[in-house]
Parts: sequence; structure tokens; C-alpha cells
Amino acid sequence: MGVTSSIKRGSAELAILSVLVEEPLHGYEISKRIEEHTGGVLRFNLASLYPMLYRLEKRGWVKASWQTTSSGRRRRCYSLTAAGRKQLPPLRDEWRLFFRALDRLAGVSRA
Amino acid sequence: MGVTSSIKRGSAELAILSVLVEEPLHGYEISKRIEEHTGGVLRFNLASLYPMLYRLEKRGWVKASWQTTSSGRRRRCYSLTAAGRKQLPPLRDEWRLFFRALDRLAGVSRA
DNA sequence: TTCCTATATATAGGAACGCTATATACGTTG
DNA sequence: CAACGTATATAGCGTTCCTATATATAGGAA
Repeated sequence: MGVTSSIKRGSAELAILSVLVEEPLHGYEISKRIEEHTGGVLRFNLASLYPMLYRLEKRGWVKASWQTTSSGRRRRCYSLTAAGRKQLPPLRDEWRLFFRALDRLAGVSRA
Repeated sequence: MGVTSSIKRGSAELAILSVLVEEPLHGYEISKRIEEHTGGVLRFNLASLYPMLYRLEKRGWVKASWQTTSSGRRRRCYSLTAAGRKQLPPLRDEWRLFFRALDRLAGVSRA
């Protein structure tokens, strides 16, 4: 279960934005969400996820706010910004272009 | 034209094996073939291609032989080995798995 | 209460892969 | 002979993801 690192390379960005478009989540939840929604095929190490979130924050595509749960536990809640939401369609377009090109070349979608 | 570097990362291996399964080619031709077959969407720099070919050769998936054209020009002709041909179906399987997972998560194939 | 697991964030160090830049050199066309 | 396309090759860099490690709280099991 879980695809090779080199294959999924570059997909974390789209994956994160895609789960955040539905609702704001904190880092740990984002990781779980991606894993669950793909049946374990897409799975990112938490140590890969946090630096990615900081990059997205720096670009202004997500914004983070510290929360404290009722039990006194701190965590950062990430949500998409307007700029981040705007990035999603062109990102999807590029991935679709790539999918189709590789499919045409290598017959990936053929059973 | 041409998808982002980070997106196509890891696909060179499958792309090369896929064009070589049809007929043996030399490096420069492999590059052109990939570009033509994908309408310019997939495009690998020659400086990325040669190291990849050496890696594939080292793994025993392709074998190279020096040729000299009638005009006295040297070039290396690459062909798939039996081991390389065997790698293709599982590689396609993994890519398909990845495609479907990312599509489910991000709606890539939806127009 | 002690231990284990799950939750939660963070950084250091490294590997893989594709990039730009650069080098060399032959063939063909203008 | 200059310019361009063909052809191979290496050095050095950036990005992205990895493993390993650190810290800390909550809840359940032993």
C-alpha cells in the first residue's frame, strides 16, 4: 500500500489544497484525511507535511491560526486563502494534462 | 507547453521504457520521441536523460551498444532487456493506482 | 501508576531527480 | 564559414520527500 516516493513526488501540494478546500484542518488531520480519502495509496510523512505547509503559508495559499482545545492542547488550524483557492483549478489542469500525456505515451490507464 | 518539473518528477523512467518497448532508439531520439508523442507536454532535458539512461543500464533494464553511422558518427543505441520489459506492467500499475488516488482526492480528471 | 498508543508539532540530515550551464564534435544548409 | 541541428557528456544546483529524532499531552490498558 502506498505508491513509491518518486512517483507521488510533487503531488503533496495538490493533495493538501484539495482536502483544505472542503474545510479547515490542522496538520495531523490533513495527513490522515489524505491517507483515508485515497485508501492508503497517497500517504505523506508528517515530517514532509509540515515544511510543505510552511511553504504554502509563505506563498499565501493557506493561513494558519493557533488554537487551544478544551483540554488545553495547542494546534495550528490551516485554511485555504482566496489566493490558494484560485490556484486549485490551474493546478488540476496541469495534472490532468500530465496524466493524459503519460497515459498516451505509456498506456497507464489500460488495464 | 510542458508540465512543471515537480509534477513530472519520476515519470522519466516510465516514459523511456515506454518508447523503447516499440523499438531501440538512441538517446537523442528517445528525447524527441517522448516530446512528439505527448504533443510537447512531456519534455525531458537531455542532461536529465543521459544520467537516467545510465541508471537504467546499471539496473539491467536497458542495454546500450555503440553504433557508427555511415557518415562516421558515433552514437549509443538503447534497447529494452527482458528484465526491462518485465518492469513495465508493474510500473504502469503503480502509476494507474496513483492517478486514480489523486483523481479521487483532487478531481483531476473532471473538466 | 506505569506503560503504550494516538495525537500534535518541529527540525536535522540525506537521497533522488530534474534543472541550467557548459563542453565537445560532426553534418548539413545557407 | 557561419549557423543550426544532431549527438553525447558532466558539474553543480534546487526542490521535494525521506528517515531519524525531539518534545509533549491525552486516554486506555495492565
